[in-house]
Amino acid sequence: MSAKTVEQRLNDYLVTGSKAERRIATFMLASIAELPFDTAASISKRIGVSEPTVGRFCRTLGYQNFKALKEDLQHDIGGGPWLLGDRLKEFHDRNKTGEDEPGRGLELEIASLVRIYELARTEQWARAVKKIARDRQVFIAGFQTERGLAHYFAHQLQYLRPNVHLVDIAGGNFSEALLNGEKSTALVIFEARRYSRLSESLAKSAKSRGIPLTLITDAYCDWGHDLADEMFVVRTEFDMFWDSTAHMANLSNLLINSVFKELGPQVEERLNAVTRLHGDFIGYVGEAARQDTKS
Amino acid sequence: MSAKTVEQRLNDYLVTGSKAERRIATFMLASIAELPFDTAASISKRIGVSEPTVGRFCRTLGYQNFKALKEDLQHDIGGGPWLLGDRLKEFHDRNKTGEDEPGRGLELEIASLVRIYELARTEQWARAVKKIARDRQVFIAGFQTERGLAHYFAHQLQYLRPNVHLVDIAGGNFSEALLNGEKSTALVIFEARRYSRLSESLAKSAKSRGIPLTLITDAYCDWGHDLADEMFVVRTEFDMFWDSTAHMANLSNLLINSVFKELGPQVEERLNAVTRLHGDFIGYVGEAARQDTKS
DNA sequence: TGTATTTTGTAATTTAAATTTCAGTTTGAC
DNA sequence: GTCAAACTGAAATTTAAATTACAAAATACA
Repeated sequence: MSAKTVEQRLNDYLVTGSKAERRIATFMLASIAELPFDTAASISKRIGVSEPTVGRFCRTLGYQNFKALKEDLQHDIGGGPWLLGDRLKEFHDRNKTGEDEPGRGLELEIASLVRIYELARTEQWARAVKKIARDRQVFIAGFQTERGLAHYFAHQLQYLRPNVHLVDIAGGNFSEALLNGEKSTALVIFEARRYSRLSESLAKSAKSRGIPLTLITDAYCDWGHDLADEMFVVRTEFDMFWDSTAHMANLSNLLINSVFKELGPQVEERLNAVTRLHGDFIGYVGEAARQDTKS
Repeated sequence: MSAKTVEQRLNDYLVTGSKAERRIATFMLASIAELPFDTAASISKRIGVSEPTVGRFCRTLGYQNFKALKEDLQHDIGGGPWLLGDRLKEFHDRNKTGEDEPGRGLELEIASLVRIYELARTEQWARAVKKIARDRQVFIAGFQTERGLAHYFAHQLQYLRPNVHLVDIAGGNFSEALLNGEKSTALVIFEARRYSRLSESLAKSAKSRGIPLTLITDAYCDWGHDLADEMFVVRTEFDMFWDSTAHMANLSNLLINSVFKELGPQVEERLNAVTRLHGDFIGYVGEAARQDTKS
């Protein structure tokens, strides 16, 4: 259904449409950013056409109604697909034509990525990066499904700095792991709704010990604000049969990248040392484990 | 009416509010850019509170209802771009003007996602899904950095079907793990350049035993084509200081979703059983670990 | 100009969203 | 532990939004 963006469709009707259609199209284009706050009724009143006409116009554009138009607007990346251009559009089309459709998901994932990159510019991001880069000890935690993500993050961080620990529940009481007497300790937790309670209790015991917490979670975590110093909320709903925490991995890597930048060139030495060490035991394919440092 | 912005008001209730209020506030803050497209009802459903509670909360904040809150949002978001298309554009532009520079990476990541969704429609994807869903035994492997990803994938797959094993190198020779006499065995490997040699040798020994291999890797894997039955290549270069394999997690979840669809509704029973089991041991937060099955 | 076609608005209907009432539950003070 | 106050959800009601049916107006064009 949707080869074109809302904007493009509207443009088509600026010329070819009937009088009322042109009026509606003009108005919508002029205030496209406010459309989500409007209704078919509010628009019709403002520009002096009847409400059904607005509805009909939306249908002419290919939407079921004004609400459907708004939804499309929500995921519309606009004139944006600069570098992916036709590939994305083509994909978008093919799947909106309705055959099978794992396509709404893609739009949602893109929106989530944008959000993550926005987070990376916040003040709290900078704060978290500084801690993760500089604090003497860093503990990483994640339970159930998120354990893999914690492991992934920890492993990469270990290339950049020493004293990175993956928190383990094995002992039954992980808080002891944190009770290491160090003043300068940071804790990072990967957490998602509906999974375990462990995260919350770990967070509590961290707070009681004065250990600052960076929490990576979803939009359903209602205890995070009390306990976390920084809280990064990623999207988890991508039109899949259950929530996906995969974007925590995307955030992770962006975070790792920021930590790298924070540490600066001095980190290279460690990077090489760790790479060599792994190589001794496991057998690398030969090249360095990293690319040339561009940043 | 607006001494404070919506955001500020919400922040006030993150800590002081009641449980439902905190939940609502958390959610609204996390998805403030999508709020205009929501209704009180849609929000209440997603976060598991009743519709009237959302309405009441808006009133507590000083608005007549959710709609009034949205209107205020329209005003105090004011300057900044909030439509997805505009936000993307902002990144693109800022990146061009060159001030600070995390912007190119976003475009690359989006392109990579598009590619992954394209992969999901290929014939080899369907083949891999069928095997992962139906074969008697499934082994998942990943070493070094990719071990976390393998763990992540395996853990989720375990919700959907039995006999999922994370391949462990601990014994020194994992091929024994695969030597289980089963005819119907599948192997999935997460692999990235420059890390370990283990993947290749595991793949070889799988091939010699006639075990089909699904390989998730980067563009630099030169042995995959010979040894893998299906090979999914994800992008790893996102303008970061080293390659990121995070998109393997995105692919993972799409794969899991496909497996779910392949298995059909019959899988629900297992899903609930596993969820309950985890709950018994660890203590879930109460709700089911999954959403309603839409697909 | 007259007629067929398209476009549009009015009023009634249907559908969706928000609100009220009230009863059950939780929370916190004692 | 007990009780009052505050909080929350289910069901019913009200209100707002969108759609339909149909008639009036505008337009195209012979």
